[in-house]
Amino acid sequence: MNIMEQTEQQLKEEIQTAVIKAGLAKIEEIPTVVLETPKDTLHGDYATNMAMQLTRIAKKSPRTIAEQLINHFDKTKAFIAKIEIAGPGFINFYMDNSYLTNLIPTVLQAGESYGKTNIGTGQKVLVEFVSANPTGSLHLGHARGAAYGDSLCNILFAAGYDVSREYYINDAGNQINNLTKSVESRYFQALGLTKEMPEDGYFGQDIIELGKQIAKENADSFVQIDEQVRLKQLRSLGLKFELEKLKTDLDAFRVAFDVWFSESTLYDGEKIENVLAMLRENGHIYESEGATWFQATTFGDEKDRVLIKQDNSYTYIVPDIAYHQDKLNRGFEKLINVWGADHHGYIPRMKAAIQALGYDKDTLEVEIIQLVRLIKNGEVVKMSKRTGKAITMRDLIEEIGLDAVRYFFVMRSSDTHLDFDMDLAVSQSNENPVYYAQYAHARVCSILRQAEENFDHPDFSHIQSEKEIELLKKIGEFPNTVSEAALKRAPHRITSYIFELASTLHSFYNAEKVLDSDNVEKSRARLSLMKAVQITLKNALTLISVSAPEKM
RNA sequence: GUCUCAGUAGCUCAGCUGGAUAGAGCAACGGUUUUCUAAGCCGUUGGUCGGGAGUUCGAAUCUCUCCUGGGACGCCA
Repeated sequence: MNIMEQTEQQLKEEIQTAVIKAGLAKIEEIPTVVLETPKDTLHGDYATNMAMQLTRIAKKSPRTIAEQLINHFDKTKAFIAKIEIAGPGFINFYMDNSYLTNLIPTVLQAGESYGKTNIGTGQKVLVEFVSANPTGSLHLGHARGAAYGDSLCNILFAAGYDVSREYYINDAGNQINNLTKSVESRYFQALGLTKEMPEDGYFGQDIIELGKQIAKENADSFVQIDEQVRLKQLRSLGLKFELEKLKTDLDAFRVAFDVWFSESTLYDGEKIENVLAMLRENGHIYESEGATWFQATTFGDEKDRVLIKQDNSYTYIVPDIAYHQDKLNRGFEKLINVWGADHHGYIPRMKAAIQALGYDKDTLEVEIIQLVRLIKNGEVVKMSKRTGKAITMRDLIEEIGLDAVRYFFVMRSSDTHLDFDMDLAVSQSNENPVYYAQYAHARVCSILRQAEENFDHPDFSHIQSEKEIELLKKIGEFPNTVSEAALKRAPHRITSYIFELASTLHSFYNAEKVLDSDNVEKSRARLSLMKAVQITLKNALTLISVSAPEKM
């Protein structure tokens, strides 16, 4: 527990004690103590609404209750300087600054680990994200999902979860057959032969290039052999090519997965059969109209779902169920899937499946990433993977810059639509909020570079100004922000925090001077504060994989 | 039609388990550098929190209902 939490905890306990002492309520009647930080600093450092909450139990007016509470409050504890009643019955606490300056050595000592919390209690979490079909380039939507998923993992890890990043490779469905046929066609064409592209083929330039490359390396050796063998070979080459492309792109986006899970491996063992057998055993499967159905309605889905079609092949849901069973078998206690908005209708049946397998429905959590629309010249650009006209993730990085793209995509709550205005992002890249934060970091680093004296064991009594206190409070909020971002699966909480901390720093910077040869003691104290800001800012930026430059 | 996400300043969005006078950025306007990075800072203008009802000490936040927009509703994946 960090200093801020300790202080808050102590305050809460004192409030409870005061309620008892004043005889306003019995222990079991006391509502949860709510402690908040007022928006307006005139209302103190902390405030509680306890008096209002007690109105019904104590049957007195809030202000009367508040007065009785204050009379029974031990003001010598918890760094309290002053207590006041305000408004409808808020009790405002004004703190002694020393509780804040204790934060500086804490941060300096913690270094990179400042902000880490343990609310995750080591829970094993698997986060599956991106999982785009290996049949083309990653586009805008994938980029948003990648930025969100990766940042979320960083945040969960910082909050004490045992996180694993996973990519599910859909390498067993029709789209792979189309890819294979497309590669075959382009390969033949590269050799000057004709072979029609499949109707739903992949017409992108990259497949043409791949066809040429295969022709170059293998000449016509695939032409003569049996078609089935050829397709198998080309399938493997196509898949390898696509996966390498994905990994390269994701690497450039600072995203690395722990596990690349191949759908086709589900068929190798007996995972599919086993999961079907289990569902059958649990009585969630029935036969009708020549097909095999999963009784998803038992678990609140709007209709039952076909598992095995009339032609005896599986629907997509079968390997998906087997895959989730596999995740659970590997010991993960919580599965978080990051999906595009177009998949949201799929959530109930997957949750139903999880329950049919005998797990709680909340074991699976699905985070929906809303649509990204690309706006260029004031018009919505329709994207199509197959025509090759789409703006890829790679284009985005090159045109806008990696840091800005990563920041931009997690800046907003993932459940709101995002209009990505290319013209604006490119032309005003200097006004992108990421620079504001990075600039704050660079400024601090510049001061630290110029500091001549070391600042070990500073005298914190020199830290008194309003701007310094604001900075300290903001720094102190960081661990709590990390916890909340993790619990709410909301990386945008981190970008908001980054912006606020940067803003507080800029404001301080313009109001006060750090380096002052006439007052060495004060300089030393402020330098230690600057170091704490630098650490916090850098740690926060690292959570969303944005760099913290020392110079700009 | 059903489900789902959203509707907050001119634009893009925050708003934590309900709290005090609803906040930022951009845009507009006005200041600010003999001083550690002006990619900064300070100030002004700008609001029927989509409409209505309910819950209570108190609602942008919770409930219901209606309106508007995006998306999803296959023995495709």
